[in-house]
Amino acid sequence: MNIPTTITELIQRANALTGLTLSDLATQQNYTLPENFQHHKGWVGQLLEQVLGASAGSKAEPDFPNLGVELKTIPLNAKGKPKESTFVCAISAIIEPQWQGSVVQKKLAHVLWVPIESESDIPERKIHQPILWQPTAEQLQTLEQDWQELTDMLTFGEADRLTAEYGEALQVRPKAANSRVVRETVNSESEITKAIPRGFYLRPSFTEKVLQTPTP
Amino acid sequence: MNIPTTITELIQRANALTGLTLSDLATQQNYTLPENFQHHKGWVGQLLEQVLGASAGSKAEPDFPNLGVELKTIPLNAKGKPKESTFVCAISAIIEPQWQGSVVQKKLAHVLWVPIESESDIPERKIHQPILWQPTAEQLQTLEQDWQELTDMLTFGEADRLTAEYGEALQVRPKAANSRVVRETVNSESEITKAIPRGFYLRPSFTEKVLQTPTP
DNA sequence: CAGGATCCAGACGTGGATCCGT
DNA sequence: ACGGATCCACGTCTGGATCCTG
Repeated sequence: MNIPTTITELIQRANALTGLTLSDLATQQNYTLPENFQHHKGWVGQLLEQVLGASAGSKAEPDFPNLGVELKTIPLNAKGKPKESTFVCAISAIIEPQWQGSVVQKKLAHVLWVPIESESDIPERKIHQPILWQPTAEQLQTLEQDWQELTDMLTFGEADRLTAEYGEALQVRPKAANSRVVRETVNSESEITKAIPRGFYLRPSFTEKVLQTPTP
Repeated sequence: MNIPTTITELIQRANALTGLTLSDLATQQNYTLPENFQHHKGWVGQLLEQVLGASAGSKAEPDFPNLGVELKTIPLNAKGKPKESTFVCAISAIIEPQWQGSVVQKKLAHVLWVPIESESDIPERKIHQPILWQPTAEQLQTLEQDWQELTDMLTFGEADRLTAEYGEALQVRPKAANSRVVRETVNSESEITKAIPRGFYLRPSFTEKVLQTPTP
């Protein structure tokens, strides 16, 4: 699929998916449905990238670079609410100095959310109405406040105490192939230490509100 | 092949290769001889890693970590002299402060050289007598002096002027998939710029002398 | 002939996320 | 339910070097 050239085109393509099943999309894209979703965790996300014409695999750029829009699939439980947290980005060894311009701020500035039924792993799960979102003033404030708190802990040598329990909307959790993976980091004493790679995630309670945010 | 546990064992294994052909070794290791050596440039080196039990592919470590020995194959022309320069290591974005402890110093501290006839690409090319080498005082001085000169140019903003022409024994040359590859580097003004990745290489005139260094 | 350009294999990192035990 | 652990795809990087023009 070629890339969408305007926001309008992107919205139209996304809306056209509403009600379709993963099976429909897989057939359309000539994708093979994996037998086992325990492996292939990113399969749905990559399918949707194809379907919508996102430039898959590119780094340090939004999924739709020309539009400045990020694509996120979001799994829904039987009640239509987010089933899982949403990975935002990895936390690099170099701590960013401020919210403005940070990777989290940029990633979440403009997001196309595609909700997908995920109560079971059957291929007939349906796509719900996608929503193109920009954070409200209130949401922005929450995100910035969380980001600042978490970043402060990373900066001021409290990285070890920083568990997933901190943050109202944004949290920090492991992000690696497994718990044996380590990477070098620089702590507040400028010493080089080893730590497990982590990332920023959005809590389901936050994305639930996102899905209810009226389109501006 | 399991790893050699002593220097003596390594020397014995290496000496046992003298006079054998690449074809012999490929058969022994169940390696397929590539049809075309223009591609598969590293094939011979990797074959020898297998043959001698080097821990292939490991990073930031000697090929024989327990022995602190590095393995290098070296191509010989019809006159029995080195046909090519020898790649030592990549130059990272962070310039090392001093010779002692530098990657070049560590890589060249103890090397097992395996000379291989390379006038043509036929599989019957023979292995010559390997030599386990440690730099002589004179060689060390040359290497350190070159390293210091080249490193100074990298440090003091003369990286652009640093061509392969500098250095008596050690030189700096491109090291990348192709000339379009760029990476971010920090120059002397702490500005971020793009430059082609480069590496340290030993000139053939130096390795020729190495092959003549008497074993201590 | 040698400086600049290039090629492959395999490890590693990043972006796509969900799994799963307490 | 949720915090910590984990899985795949794929692009990039690194280590093995030699190729190839002027």
